[in-house]
Amino acid sequence: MERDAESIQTRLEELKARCRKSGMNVTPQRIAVYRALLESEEHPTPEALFASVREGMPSISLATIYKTLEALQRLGVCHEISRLGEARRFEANLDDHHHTVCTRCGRVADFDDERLGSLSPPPGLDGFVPTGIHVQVVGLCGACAGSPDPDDEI
Amino acid sequence: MERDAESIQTRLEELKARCRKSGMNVTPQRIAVYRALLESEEHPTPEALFASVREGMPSISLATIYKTLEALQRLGVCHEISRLGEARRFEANLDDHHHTVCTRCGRVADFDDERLGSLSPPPGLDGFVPTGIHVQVVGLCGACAGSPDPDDEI
DNA sequence: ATATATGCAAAGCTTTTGCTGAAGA
DNA sequence: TCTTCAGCAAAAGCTTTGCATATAT
Repeated sequence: MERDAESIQTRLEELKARCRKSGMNVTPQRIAVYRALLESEEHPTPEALFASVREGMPSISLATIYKTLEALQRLGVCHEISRLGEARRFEANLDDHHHTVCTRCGRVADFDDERLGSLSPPPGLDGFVPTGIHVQVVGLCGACAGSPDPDDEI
Repeated sequence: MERDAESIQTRLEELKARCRKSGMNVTPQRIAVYRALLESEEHPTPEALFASVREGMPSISLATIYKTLEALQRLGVCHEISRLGEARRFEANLDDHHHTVCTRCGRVADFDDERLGSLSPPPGLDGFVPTGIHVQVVGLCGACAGSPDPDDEI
């Protein structure tokens, strides 16, 4: 996502700082995975990161990729893009509508909003032909917002 | 999603009609899974549907749930809510932005749009405390829009 | 030194597949 | 009857976990 070497360097320093602040080690693997993520335009999968990091570090394992991605998320320097909670979910409501997703309990609820309902695809998508728009409002559901327990972000 | 018996009945008739039109059998399992989906407010997972359908049909198998969900999607009476393509994907760009998702090849790309960028959470979410909004524009990417091959929808 | 992390292999899940008997049209 | 489907069990992913060794601080 960051093209130029300079800003990548800045991000890597940030990673190191956060590791130190959290009492986590700065390891070549963490640097390499984060760099690969920074350099990619592809929103890579764990497998793709594995392939790319392995080029410069043939000894790295897939398990380390998974553990490192978890660590990077804990450090707040990357995140997984939407899976709408943990599991696959289905619905029979095919009308245009949107979803709220609780980042703590995973509950998904429908909502409608006239502003969102009438959203049209943005222009300038570089050849992309839109067929629909889904909006996800993430946050805490009523039940979870009312109770303690600190661990969020999808 | 449909509360009253009447509209559920209508939907079930619609299912039967579509099965016949597609040369697919109308089976008790398909009826039961679709009914469970219609009656649920939970955006159920395959496992949850299995549990719920099994109450009235103890012999049903999990494999049938999966096959039936696939069939129902093919028939256009239900869909899976967003997994943003097939696989888990990560990114290091934590700035507010949104994604396009190609329903054919699964490619995910970023986009920004001032209208969407400034979206505020809708009111009236019944106690839900929003922390962010993600917009997914689904459709065909430039490459896929240019080529043949008929099988879409995420 | 001491705590933390890596790599490997094994285990755990979820999802898919092949096959045979059963059921729908 | 003839095709399609359900159920079972096995296979095939993908992800996590346990543990011994190696590394960071």
